[in-house]
Amino acid sequence: MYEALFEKHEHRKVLPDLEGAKNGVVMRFAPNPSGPLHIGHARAAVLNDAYVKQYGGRYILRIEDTDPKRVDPEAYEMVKEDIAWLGLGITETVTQSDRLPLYYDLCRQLIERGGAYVCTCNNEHFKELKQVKTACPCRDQPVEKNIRRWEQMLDHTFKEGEVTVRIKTDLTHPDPAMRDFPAFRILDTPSHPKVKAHVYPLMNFSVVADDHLLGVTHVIRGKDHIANTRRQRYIYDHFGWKVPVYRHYGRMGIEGVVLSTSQMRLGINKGMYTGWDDIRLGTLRALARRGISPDAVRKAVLAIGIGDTDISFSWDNLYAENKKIVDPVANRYFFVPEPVTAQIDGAKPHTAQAMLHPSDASRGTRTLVFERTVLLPGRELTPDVTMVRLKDLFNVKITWNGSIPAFSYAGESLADARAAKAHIIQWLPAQDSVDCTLLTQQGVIAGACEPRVINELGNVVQFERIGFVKIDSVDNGRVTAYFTHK
RNA sequence: GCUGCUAUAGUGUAGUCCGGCCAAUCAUGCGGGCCUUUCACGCCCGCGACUGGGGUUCGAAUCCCCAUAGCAGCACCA
Repeated sequence: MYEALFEKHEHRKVLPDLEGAKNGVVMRFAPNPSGPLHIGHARAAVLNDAYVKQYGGRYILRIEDTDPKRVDPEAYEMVKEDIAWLGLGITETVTQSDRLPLYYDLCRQLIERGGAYVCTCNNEHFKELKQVKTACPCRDQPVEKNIRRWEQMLDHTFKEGEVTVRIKTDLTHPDPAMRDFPAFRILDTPSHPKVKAHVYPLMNFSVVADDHLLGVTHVIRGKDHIANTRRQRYIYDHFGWKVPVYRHYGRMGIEGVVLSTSQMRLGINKGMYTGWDDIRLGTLRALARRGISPDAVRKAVLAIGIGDTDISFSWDNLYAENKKIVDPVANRYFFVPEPVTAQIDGAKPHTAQAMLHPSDASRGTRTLVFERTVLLPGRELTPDVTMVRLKDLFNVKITWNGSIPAFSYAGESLADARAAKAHIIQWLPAQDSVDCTLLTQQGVIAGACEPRVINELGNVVQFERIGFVKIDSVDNGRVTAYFTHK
């Protein structure tokens, strides 16, 4: 009784149930190896992964490389790296270019069953016939002739563009997209980087063949595949195979970035981007480089779920997830952007102890030794600022002579600084700092940071009052960091 | 043009199947406050939505119809 009441208002954090999944599932992630994975891929990859983990079962990585025009040989490796980064529970991997004989065999079977025919009609002509729901002459030719033509495809008697295997569907189907769609083609060029072939299955055929052969029970993919799902049903029906359960989620746009692999590649080639991990791109490796945790990506994507509404992915939501992960672990350091040198009059040498993490004293402190001269953030020293507190050090009075500031010691009292509403700002000892370049999506910020940051190579840290950053590289004592988020 | 899918706050999401408990959930964002030697974290308060119009009904975010908008497909891509 009470449970029922609670249930009502307790919003569920889990994905909706999948039909027929009680006894486990077999699912797949099926990227095309044309480049590294991006956020869009992560949605499919993580959603399927989450269901496999929820119900138990197998999770197949299937590399769909049946179009040599869209294969980047380097992508095979990149995809695997990206999947490892995401932490998917892949249980087995298949590559479609290894499986061409399987598809050929099934195609022959389908022709024998009368479910497909080998069409030599001109493509434009076929299109016209399709629009007016009319069969082309090849459609009704005897099975023997189709088999002969199929063999001629395989032995390369036919050349590229001369012939195509079509699935018999329903020519009167109201949706022209359903009518006798193609299943195999010949491609003479380019050659496939992994296999010698000239007859290639089209996606709708190889997908059905593999989903069936691999025992896939549930498919979650974008709604751009809705039409394909319907087309694929014809193939299942011809073979008498059991159809998996499908879910199609809506289209996802991402503010501010291009997700098209071909466009990213173009930009890289033009020199607009530094590479696939350019921090302005939406690839997983770009996110990784910026200090986004795979778990944050996973949570953000799961929060979106499998709704079929078109959505726009917001960075804010991803950053919020990432911050929850990163804030408790990131050590704090001072980074002074666009530093100006300030000599503090009247101050004796001090040694500042700043906490590595404000809510975890056990991590200890960093030591910053003040002698006489410090580096301060230039942009914050405007003539209306007459007092600041150097964090963990002391107060500083600023006297302006026109636009020239003079700095003098103004006591240790934190209460004074509070009373004066002075900002508590980060600083660095002039004699003990390292150059640090901070790269943001908006541009480059030159500055300096604590020498100890060098030891954080590869980690996400927080530059106090700036935001979280990933320490990307250290070169000759110079630090390069990437801005993650506030 | 043809076919189909969708429509809840700035963003994401719950609720829609089985109409009343929804003057609509949660997160994020934004505004304000508290805490704090960071403009981080944490805590508190607030802002903000059922695309429009008809209909059915005692009662509609939920069912029906129309409109509008967005998206997808109609490839020898996936």
